[in-house]
Amino acid sequence: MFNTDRSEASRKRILQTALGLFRKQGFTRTTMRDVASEAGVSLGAAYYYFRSKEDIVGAYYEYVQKEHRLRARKGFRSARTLKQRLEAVFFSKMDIIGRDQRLMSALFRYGGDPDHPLCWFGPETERQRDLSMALFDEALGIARLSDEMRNVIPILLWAMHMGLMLYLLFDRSPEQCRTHMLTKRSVELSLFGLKFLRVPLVRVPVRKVFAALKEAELIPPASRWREAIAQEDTEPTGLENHRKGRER
Amino acid sequence: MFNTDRSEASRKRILQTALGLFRKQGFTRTTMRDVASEAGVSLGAAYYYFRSKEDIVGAYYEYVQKEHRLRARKGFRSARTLKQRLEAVFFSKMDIIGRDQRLMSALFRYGGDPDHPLCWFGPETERQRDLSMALFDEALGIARLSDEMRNVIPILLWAMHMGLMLYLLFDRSPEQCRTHMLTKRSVELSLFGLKFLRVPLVRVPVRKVFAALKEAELIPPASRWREAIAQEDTEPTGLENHRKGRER
DNA sequence: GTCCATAATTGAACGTGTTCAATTTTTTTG
DNA sequence: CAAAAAAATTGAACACGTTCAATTATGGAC
Repeated sequence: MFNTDRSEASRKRILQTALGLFRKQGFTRTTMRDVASEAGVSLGAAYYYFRSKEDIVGAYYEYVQKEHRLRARKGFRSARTLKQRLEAVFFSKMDIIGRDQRLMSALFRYGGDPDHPLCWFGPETERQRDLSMALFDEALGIARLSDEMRNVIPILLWAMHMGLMLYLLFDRSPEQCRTHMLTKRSVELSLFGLKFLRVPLVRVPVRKVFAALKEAELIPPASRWREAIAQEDTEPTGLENHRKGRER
Repeated sequence: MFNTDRSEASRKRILQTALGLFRKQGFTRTTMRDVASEAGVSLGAAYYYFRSKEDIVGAYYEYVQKEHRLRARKGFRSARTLKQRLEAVFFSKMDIIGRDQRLMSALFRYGGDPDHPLCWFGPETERQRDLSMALFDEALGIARLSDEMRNVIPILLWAMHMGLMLYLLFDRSPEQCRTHMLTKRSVELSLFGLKFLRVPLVRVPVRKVFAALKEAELIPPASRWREAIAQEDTEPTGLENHRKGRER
């Protein structure tokens, strides 16, 4: 299955056609029949390559994640300061999804439904989350932080980036300049916060917050996301979510 | 329209039947045909009273909001400390929605879609948000706060409560004890935070955060939510979102 | 080349949310 | 009360996501 080049070409063609239509006229207004006919295949063919309409958006997000890793690391290489590293990781993401608000909002649709495969916090998206969190860990680079902080702050940065994506979704300003501004401020405040952590008086409540987050199991183990990205860096994978699983 | 008692009874019956089914078998698995037949009306009748399937969940959330106002205020009356007031406003909400995870997840579905009527941050849900924020302002009661803080902290508490609701959505622990614990911690930390605000060293970064939030227009004007709840307290309203509007 | 297994493709059919013209019931008017 | 207007109700029809049994193409074995 998915052996031949022709097959791979079909999949790509359907994917690109779909993403183009989603971008142009939105996720809801685009029908699978539209996608199939514009891609020059039958309706059934689209469902041969993608489990569902949303699965196409899932494939898009996989691309986003991979692209983010590439661009952020490129930024890391030329960055000389922590600020530049943080800017690299935040702005590269915004650059990738900047013009795809309608696509992202399709992704955010079923986020709150624990039973849905594309759920933000569900098991099926765990790997994507891990890879993303690991990238924020890389952004911190060689910053001097205690182990305790080191295992939590990447999660907080990741959460912040989720918030910024949500903000972007609603940002109708030209060139998403509002989101750009808020991202800039967020980086500044993050740096300030990191310095602030050194003040003994501040560490007390911060530890309490961390403890509460851990008690709530909101902080995944660092080992997990470190392994995830290590694995991703060795084997290229690429075609994971293909096989058709029947459940729900 | 919606003049008679019979009409009102039909609406109630359809609503209650639907909510019962949603709770029992989930939002997706319940069809409008199920709802109509179990309520003893035709499919079309259901759509006479509710614009859409989700609109039923919207009606549920209206009830939640009203009930929250009632219960929180009842709690405020017997509360002697700020801590008790905060506990009242947080726990009363959790009590109301505690057993309705599946209903809430339906509500969270289209939250991230700016074009959707039930969008969390869309214009059509603005009033609900305002009423909710105003309730968190009431919870602060006579706490000694500068005007600046007074206009922002209710929003932060509201945001925190949104986060707790999201956490609840995924909480599969018995009696939602995890959410209960996290809520308790959140109240404790909020109180700590409020005291912490008095430390001059702390006010500096807090002001910066507030400034960034305001710049991003994430802080709605206090006048608006104060007016919203004042209006709600004088006229009982009750039947606002009935008429069928055609757009999208 | 022929044959076979498997990949790829098709389109009809189904379930469900939603719409709407038509019909029945209720309320208002004279 | 009768007639007209408004409200309430109906179910057929439509659109779209999805499934699936059937069909066609492809690539390898001989």
